[in-house]
Amino acid sequence: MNNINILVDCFNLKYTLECGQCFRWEAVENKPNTYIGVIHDRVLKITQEGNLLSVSSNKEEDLEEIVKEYFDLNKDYSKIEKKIATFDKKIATAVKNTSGIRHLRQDFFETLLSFIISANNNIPRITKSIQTISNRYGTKVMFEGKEYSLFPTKEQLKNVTVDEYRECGVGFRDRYLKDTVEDLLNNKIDVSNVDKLSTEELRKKLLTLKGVGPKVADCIMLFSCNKDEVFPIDVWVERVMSILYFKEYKGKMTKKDIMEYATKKFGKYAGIVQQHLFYNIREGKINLG
DNA sequence: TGCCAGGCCTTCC
DNA sequence: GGAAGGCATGGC
Repeated sequence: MNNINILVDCFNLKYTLECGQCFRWEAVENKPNTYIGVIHDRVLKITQEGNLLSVSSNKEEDLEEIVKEYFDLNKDYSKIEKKIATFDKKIATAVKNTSGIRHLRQDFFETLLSFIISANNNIPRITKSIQTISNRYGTKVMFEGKEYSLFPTKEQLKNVTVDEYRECGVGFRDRYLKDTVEDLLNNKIDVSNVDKLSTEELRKKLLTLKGVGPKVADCIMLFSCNKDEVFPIDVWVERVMSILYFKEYKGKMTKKDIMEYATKKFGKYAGIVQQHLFYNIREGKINLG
């Protein structure tokens, strides 16, 4: 067993893991602020007590480095939150409510498939489908006497059929997964290079994949590529934005209207604002008035 | 029973 | 280019 401690600032483990950006973490029963999750090539167990993270894993190699990158710990979120809070009182309240959300840097392939599955779906079922796919096709690892499954690689999914995806509970998204995995096996997108592309270049590439529209593309960029300026608009964000800023439109504004408003108002931190708004509205922290 | 869910694809105009 | 309809499935 390998244990490390990491000091953190402006970080809330619960908010970060439960705000809807990731699907493979589980709260440990009877242990407050403790979660077990599978990322990249290993299992992590993390506890937060104040500003201290205690991390254990089945794998020692590069543990601290991987945790710091995954949770984006080298970025000054305290500064970003202060900046965001100056946009207006509504945003200041939202950020105060959910301070410490960080944008994860998740595995690109896993995030891509996860958010294809997320389309017109709900979080419990998304979680279940991803778990089933991992259990069926991913590499098994042991941690604390229990077996876990890594998310499968594209090679491990090479021969999975449309019907087999359907059996994992993904519904009509089965063929999207099949097509997208095939495209990646043919190197339609160079996964090792995605971070180096500009937001526009990457979005354009993502939109060529089946099952990836504007919203899914933005989520992938926000939750695995650190593109903090994108502003994914789902039904929740559409709802909260219309309540906060478009009341007089009475539902007649389009997603394009919201997008233009948000990118202009929130600039390079639009994605971080978006995540606070999403979590606030979903958890009932914003008064729907 | 009917509606909703971190939307996208296809068809039609 | 934009609007409308279809789509699997489980929870409420």
